[in-house]
Amino acid sequence: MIKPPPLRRDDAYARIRDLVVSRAIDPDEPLSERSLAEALGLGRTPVREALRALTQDGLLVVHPMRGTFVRRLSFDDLREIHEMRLALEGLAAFLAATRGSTPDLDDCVAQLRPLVAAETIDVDAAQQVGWAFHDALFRAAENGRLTAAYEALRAQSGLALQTMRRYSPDRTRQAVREHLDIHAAIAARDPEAAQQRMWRHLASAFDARLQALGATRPQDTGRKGRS
Amino acid sequence: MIKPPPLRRDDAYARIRDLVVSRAIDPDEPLSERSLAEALGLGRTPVREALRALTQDGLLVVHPMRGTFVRRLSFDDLREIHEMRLALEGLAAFLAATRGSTPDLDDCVAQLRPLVAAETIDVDAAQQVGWAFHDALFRAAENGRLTAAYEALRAQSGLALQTMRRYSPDRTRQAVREHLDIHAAIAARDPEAAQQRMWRHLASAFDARLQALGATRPQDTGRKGRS
DNA sequence: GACATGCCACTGGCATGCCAGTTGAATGCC
DNA sequence: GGCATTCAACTGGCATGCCAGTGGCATGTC
Repeated sequence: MIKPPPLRRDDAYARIRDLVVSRAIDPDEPLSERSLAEALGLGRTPVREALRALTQDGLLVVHPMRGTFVRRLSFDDLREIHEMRLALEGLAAFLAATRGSTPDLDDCVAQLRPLVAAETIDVDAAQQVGWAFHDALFRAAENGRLTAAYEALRAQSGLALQTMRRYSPDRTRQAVREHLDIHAAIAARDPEAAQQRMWRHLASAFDARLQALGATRPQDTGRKGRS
Repeated sequence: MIKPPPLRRDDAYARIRDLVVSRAIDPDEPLSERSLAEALGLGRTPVREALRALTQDGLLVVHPMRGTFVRRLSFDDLREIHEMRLALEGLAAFLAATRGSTPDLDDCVAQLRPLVAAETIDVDAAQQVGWAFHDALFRAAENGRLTAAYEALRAQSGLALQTMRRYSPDRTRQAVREHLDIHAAIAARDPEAAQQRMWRHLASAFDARLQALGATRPQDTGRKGRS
């Protein structure tokens, strides 16, 4: 077997992506091919291709003849992303349930159970395992396109401020319970139930986020015009 | 308002995409940047970017250091695509049902009804209106990301031979009935029913295709290795 | 001081030249 | 004749130079 040489393009992609999702870049200043190239020690070509890919991934927007900027998510974008998560994670739960549980999923459950039983829940740990659960779910669904779409979506929602927000202990406890319920349906090989529980889980998570947004909510989370 | 100048990149993208989906290109010969550039009367850069975008869209695969080829779909690819359609079209039906029917959808229904009533069904017309129905559905769902994902999927499934296959009159009639059922659920604003009917519709369409594939079915529809 | 004007530094779009790696065919050796 | 070897014609990866369009700032005018 031969090994493909590392591509500068991929390097650029990963590094710029990190810059973007870590909010190290002001959405108001353009990501210039030239300055990025210089900063990363590369030529313009790989940087340019990375920027294109990130644009296609929905992380950047280009204003023709002005520059490329990190995308600002409008409230409508948040709605769209939430709806897409329903589709993708719902299907993942459904498919996983048709195939039954996996060691990965069982692991997550084994970590979740003591958390919900504890008197005061460890919010950070629960959140971490929560992500692991979702990832394991997609692995269990055995659909590469589905997983790829999910990851692209995750990257996008990383642009929204409140994603980083920590849950309240109450909400956390509820989320853990919801995860356990979903897993039960998967282990029981009940696809419809798994999907429905996932939808409910996502809906309550979305509600919690909107509430956390609170007074910050309304319109000007982003620009109004169509891209 | 200013108008953005036409980009050669987009031109190249559209033209190469047409070449690919129209099967004008042998999957065994590489799409060379240089020869395409010459054929299209462009430089390598826009062609290169178009090829990258098509790769990201899943229409092409690159074999490192060997070339870029039109993707061959394995049976597993077909399964993945079918499952994704469940997710996306199911959600579209669900969302459309939360918002109620639209003039577009009503139009389609008005065209479908006489078809199913006729003694001998016009297969081509039914198929045409069928596509229009699905498109109208996504418009009614009002989710740009969802629509984009659907269109990308559609383009991919265009690579599969049997997609072009015409349905039998029986299957056609059934498909039309299924469309009408879905619309009824949407008009009645019953999202769950709309989604479920869509799933059933897609499942039977998939089955019909597999059957049409018949003896051709099994393994070597594509290459085995991971990309 | 306020406003119009023109220039300049910036943006991305694109062509092109060079390089490294792969492949297959022609060639030379046994 | 069969096999190993070399070489030439491809592939994409990347750097870079030039161009057209934009926007903001500095300057000149009233």
